[in-house]
Amino acid sequence: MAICQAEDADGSLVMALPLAQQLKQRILSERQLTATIGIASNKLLAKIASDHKKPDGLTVITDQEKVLFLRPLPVRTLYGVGKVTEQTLNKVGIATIGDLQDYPGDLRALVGSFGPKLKQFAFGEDDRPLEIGDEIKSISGEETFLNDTDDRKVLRACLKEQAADISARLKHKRLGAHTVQVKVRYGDFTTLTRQITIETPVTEASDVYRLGCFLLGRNKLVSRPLRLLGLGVASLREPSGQQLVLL
DNA sequence: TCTGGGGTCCTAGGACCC
DNA sequence: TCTGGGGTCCTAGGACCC
Repeated sequence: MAICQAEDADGSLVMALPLAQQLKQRILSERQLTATIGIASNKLLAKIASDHKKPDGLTVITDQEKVLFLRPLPVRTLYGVGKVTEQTLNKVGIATIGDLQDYPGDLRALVGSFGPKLKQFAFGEDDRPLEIGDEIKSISGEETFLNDTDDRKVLRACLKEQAADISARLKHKRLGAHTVQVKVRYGDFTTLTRQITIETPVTEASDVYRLGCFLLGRNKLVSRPLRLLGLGVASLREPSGQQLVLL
């Protein structure tokens, strides 16, 4: 659990401590669960603080101490640094956030446009706003088969089920999709995606299903057995109520 | 971890239009 | 007809997060 304050004054962070204690106490008495809480002035630090001293921890990172606090932590701790970026940084001798702070070169040469942001993160600076909205950007489903298969009956049934699920979720959110996407994975883990954008948004399961079949066929994706089959929709908007133009 | 599922964001290339 | 630039959209893949 991360609490982050918009104000940068360290005083307000410390003032949040009793609230955090109360929260922990309430979770314990009502749910019999421990909780770890982090308090800081932005999302990045509050998240790092909330991962600190698990379980049952309570950590405040003040603006005054943030640079020193971060120094010994591995670069992987930072938001946006996964396995690949971690390896890239490690190769030039950057292992800790302190190394990142001290790095004299241009990080863009290593991580592209993420460079400037990464440098800011290393110093505990993060101006990303808190987002409370719950806007959905895509809906998808996928299934990994027990055994690789190119059995059309099995694949059709799978696609139909996914289309029905997607359609139900679209209807529940009162949305239509302008993009339909299929995903396949073969036995050697090769993964491909193919998508199509349509002018009239789709909502009905039959339309999503048909477009999924169309994509599989058009791109000859079932030329060998599949380990995974996925179906998804994106570019979600209010449906227009018009009928889908047949392909 | 020989690899599950559902997401978001970014980037690069190509098509197309003006 | 050819060349070029710029903008936008679509597509595909990769990295990352939870």
